[in-house]
Amino acid sequence: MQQSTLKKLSEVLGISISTVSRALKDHPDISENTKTKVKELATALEYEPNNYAVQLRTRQSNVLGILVPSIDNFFYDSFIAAVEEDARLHGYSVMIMQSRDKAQLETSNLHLFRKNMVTGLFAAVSIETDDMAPFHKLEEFKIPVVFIDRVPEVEGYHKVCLADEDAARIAAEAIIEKKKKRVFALFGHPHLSISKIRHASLKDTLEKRSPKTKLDSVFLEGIAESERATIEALRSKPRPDVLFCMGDMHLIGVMHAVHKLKLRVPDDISVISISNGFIPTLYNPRVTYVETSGFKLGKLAFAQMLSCLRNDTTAEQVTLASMLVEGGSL
Amino acid sequence: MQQSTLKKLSEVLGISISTVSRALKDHPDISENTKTKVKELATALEYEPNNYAVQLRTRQSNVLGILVPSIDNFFYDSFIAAVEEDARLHGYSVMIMQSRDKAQLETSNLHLFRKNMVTGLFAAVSIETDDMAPFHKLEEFKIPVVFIDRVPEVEGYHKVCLADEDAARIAAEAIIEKKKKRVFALFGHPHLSISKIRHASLKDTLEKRSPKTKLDSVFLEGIAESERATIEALRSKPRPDVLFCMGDMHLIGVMHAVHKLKLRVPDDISVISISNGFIPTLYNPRVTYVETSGFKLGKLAFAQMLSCLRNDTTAEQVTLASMLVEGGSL
DNA sequence: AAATAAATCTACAACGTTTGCGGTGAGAAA
DNA sequence: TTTCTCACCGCAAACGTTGTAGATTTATTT
Repeated sequence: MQQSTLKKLSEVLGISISTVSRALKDHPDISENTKTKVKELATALEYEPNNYAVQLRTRQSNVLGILVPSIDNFFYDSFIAAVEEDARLHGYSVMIMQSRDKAQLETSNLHLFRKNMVTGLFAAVSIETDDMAPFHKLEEFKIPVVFIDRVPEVEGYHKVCLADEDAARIAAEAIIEKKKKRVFALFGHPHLSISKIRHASLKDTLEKRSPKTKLDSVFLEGIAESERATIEALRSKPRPDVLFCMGDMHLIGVMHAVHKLKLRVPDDISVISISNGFIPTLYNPRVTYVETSGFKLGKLAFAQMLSCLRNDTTAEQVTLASMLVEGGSL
Repeated sequence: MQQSTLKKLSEVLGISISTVSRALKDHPDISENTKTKVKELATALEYEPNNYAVQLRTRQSNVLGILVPSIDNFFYDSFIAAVEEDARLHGYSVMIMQSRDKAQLETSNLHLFRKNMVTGLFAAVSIETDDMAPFHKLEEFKIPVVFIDRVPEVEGYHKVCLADEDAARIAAEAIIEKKKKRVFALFGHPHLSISKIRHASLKDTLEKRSPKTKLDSVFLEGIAESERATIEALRSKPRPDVLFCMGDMHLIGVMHAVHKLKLRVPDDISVISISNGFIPTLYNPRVTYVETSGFKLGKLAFAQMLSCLRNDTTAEQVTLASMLVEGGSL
């Protein structure tokens, strides 16, 4: 089975290759008559432009890159799913890579993206990232980068992120509302701005609106670590009366700890989390959480990318509002 | 910023393009002397072969396609993560698409894969798929297809799947071991061979080894559906004494039902599931499950793909063994 | 009828690679 | 000297597409 090419079509119809090419693109130079003839034959022979030839010629790949720490993660998953959906609708394909939170892998992946001449890139920076040069290199090649979720702290980039400050503030308000006085809070890696922002916001809100509330924060990654830290915290006196989790992994660890110590939620201990929304519903009672939808973020990021690709909009930050979803854990 | 090209290198060194090309590939025709000179300049100028030109010329894309029902799914996630990892190690990139369990989307995605001339394709068929023609078309273009997890029932394809029969048998044996007598079992869409096989195996094993055990099976998809069906089953008399879940989504629904009816696991009711291993650990006690690792499946599938790409091995089926992981739910 | 304008179409050169084949020297064998 | 064998290298033709510039036909004007 052979691919149909412009050449083949042109030979069958006895016209030149360029005419065929233009006819398929509705170029005004071509008469309606030949246009229809060409198009008919094209569908009959299942002509498909050869992507690689097109890309070689036009230097336009129509592939969008996505770089996330890991694919097997609820949040990035739904983000990817959303982008993939919209991308296909707009005639783009998607190329996904994972940095596994290693700066070195991140760099080599960025390299691959460049090599494959992606049209644009969505990226969540890894934990280790502190040098933005590899990203900068992409921009030298006129490849727009839209940072998502974990965005660099410095100015001058397109950023689409969750309203991190809002989310933590909303959680803090819920905590205050329920008159909790001793908060044990788990945050992600201290290197990430997302951790810092959420921490600062939670702290500030509590301090301002409920100065008597005590806040005890830890910065760590992973389920096991969260469990360990929570158990320790829960054994201290006086025991915290509410556990705040910055992400799903923290929540899972926290819930393990709670179960291990045979505490009842919310009678013995309250729990609140920031989450995509899936994990909190697995527990009984469902965990109250501040929603941060990866799916919605994906939609938003794609829109931002489109405007980047069309006109060079100035670097700007877009944030996705979040809302409290009540479970029964607070 | 301009790309370095062979031409540029050749101009700097004053030698021909072909010599540069060959030197970079260690062609025996080229002297060691010029080879080193070329290579040095290449690294200095950060030469990177233009993928699209290479692909146009060689008709080899070095991109592997992955087609799964959905990306945001624990099992396929870890599968993808595994394949991506190995692929990168072998110089391949990965292109991921989701069928969303729609035959029509599946077909159009297959089309895209063909258009992008993927080197090979991993595919889990959608629920709706009954016509294998679109897949066949890929093979006409000499694109090997390795089916994974949800494989077609007919012969003549490369299949890498879980030991579905084994998994259900192991679960059945565990159930018998614990002397459970009334099994309520939830399976996926009846159209999928994976559901049929697991059901048949569970049924047969129970019938053969413990004829007195009663089995009540339902075939459905989704958390809410599972919950509804389970609640209904749990309200019937006599109540089942063990719940078998074919997948994570069933398990989640089942656990919702169990919580809603305020039943204690395993005292009031036992639970066993087939799973990737993540969800079962979220519950307390952890749910006993038969492990089916998407990650391992990915590794296995990639190996199979490699052998497909090298020598045309005959179409064969590879299965991944599974094992019981004890939680406290049985 | 000739000149001009408009409508269609074609030729050709890229894009960056790979590759078959032919060409150049230098030294060895005749 | 001539011929042959090498080791090394360059030419040029692809791959399938697009865009520029020019060629042809047809319609319109003078």
